[in-house]
Amino acid sequence: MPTDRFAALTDAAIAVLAERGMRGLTHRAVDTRAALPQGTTSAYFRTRKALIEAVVRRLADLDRADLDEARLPTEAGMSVTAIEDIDAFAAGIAALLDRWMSTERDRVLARYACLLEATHHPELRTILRYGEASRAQSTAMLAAAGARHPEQAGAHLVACIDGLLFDRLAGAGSSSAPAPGTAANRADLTIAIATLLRAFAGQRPEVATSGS
Amino acid sequence: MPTDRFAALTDAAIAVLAERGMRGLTHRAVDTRAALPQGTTSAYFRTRKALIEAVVRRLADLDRADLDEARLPTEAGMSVTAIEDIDAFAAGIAALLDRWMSTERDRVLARYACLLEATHHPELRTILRYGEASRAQSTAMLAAAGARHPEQAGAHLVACIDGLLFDRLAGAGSSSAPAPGTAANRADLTIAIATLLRAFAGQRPEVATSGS
DNA sequence: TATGGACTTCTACATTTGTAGAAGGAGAGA
DNA sequence: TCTCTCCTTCTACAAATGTAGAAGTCCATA
Repeated sequence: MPTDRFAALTDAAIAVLAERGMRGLTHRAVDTRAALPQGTTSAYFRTRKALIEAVVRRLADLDRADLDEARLPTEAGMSVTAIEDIDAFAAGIAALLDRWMSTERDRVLARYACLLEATHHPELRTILRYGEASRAQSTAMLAAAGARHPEQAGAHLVACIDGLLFDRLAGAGSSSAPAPGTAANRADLTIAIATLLRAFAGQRPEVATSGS
Repeated sequence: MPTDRFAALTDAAIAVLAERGMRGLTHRAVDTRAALPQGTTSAYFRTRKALIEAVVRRLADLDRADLDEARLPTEAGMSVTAIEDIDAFAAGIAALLDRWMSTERDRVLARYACLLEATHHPELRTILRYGEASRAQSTAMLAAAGARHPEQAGAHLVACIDGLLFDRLAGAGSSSAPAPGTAANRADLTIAIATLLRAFAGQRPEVATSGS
């Protein structure tokens, strides 16, 4: 079974996506990147669409695996109501983010490229399952912490944490924040995330319930 | 002077970028989108690189104009230390974000596409000035509010707010959050942003309450 | 050993794309 | 009126790309 061939090509495609963007994702570029004979990618993924869909599926799987593995703090009887637990929890998320923006940089950049692509290609929306999974975790955690509107706060929290990731990978933070993969980065992220956790989990002061 | 022609082409390029992504950004696609004769874009921007650079410059200008105009709350003698001021301030930012994700959707999607592109094309990094400008504003505001580390908190705050924007435009929020352009969306954003402002200004609510 | 089938590699080819330059046109100044 | 110059439009063309199918290779089973 050529399942390893599929995996190699899909991983190469993710790398190409990160290095050259959607525009650089061609059958031949993937062949080259995978160090396989020209034509291989074209044989395994007859159309470019098929290739992209495989990438999206792979990314969703990898993300889900990471999230499943990372939810240990809540499982381990840790409660987000205690100060030290919040900090530990924040450090855990920070470590994951730091890994995503250093070791797994390609993967995350590829995911952003696919997210943007999904904007005008609805059939790729499966990639949004990542967002939904992390949101569910976040909501459950905030509910356990006694947040008043865990559903809403969970969504906000995930969006903000993702914002920290994007900022450091592609935004202004990429030139000003501590370098990914360093303890300084993890420390900085931990501070930000702890602040977020306390804010969204805590009994925040009264807040306007209507917009303009 | 064909300066209006340049503008029309650049705007068309932004629309193409939003609708078809970096991959769809070709000279001919811009011609079509601008309803101008084929070859026009190629005549005005001899290379594709020149076209993208024009887009990046335009985006940076538009963003800066928006930010300059939007900073009125701080200028108007508003202080972020008072509850009602925080809510008003949050509503102001929420209104801007809501406009960005509805009326100005194309622009923002194009910006994200360019940000991703800048990841592997350093000469496009000028687009990061947007991030720097908003961060400076944010830092100044938090400093005025008495935050302990306004520089750091300002960076975190901007990253989070941008995360809310990205989430609703391209992330999971695009299918679950209130629709852009509605009062419900502005209200939801206001709640999130007010929470963030309070948290990063150092007025994070104590989290002492335990259990339910 | 021969054969069938799957996997792999190579080649072909119509389109699309980037880029350059030629052709066309309109207005200012001699 | 002629001409020069600038802007506009059209055309050409090499390179890259998506996609299909042919040719080649390997291995298990009859």
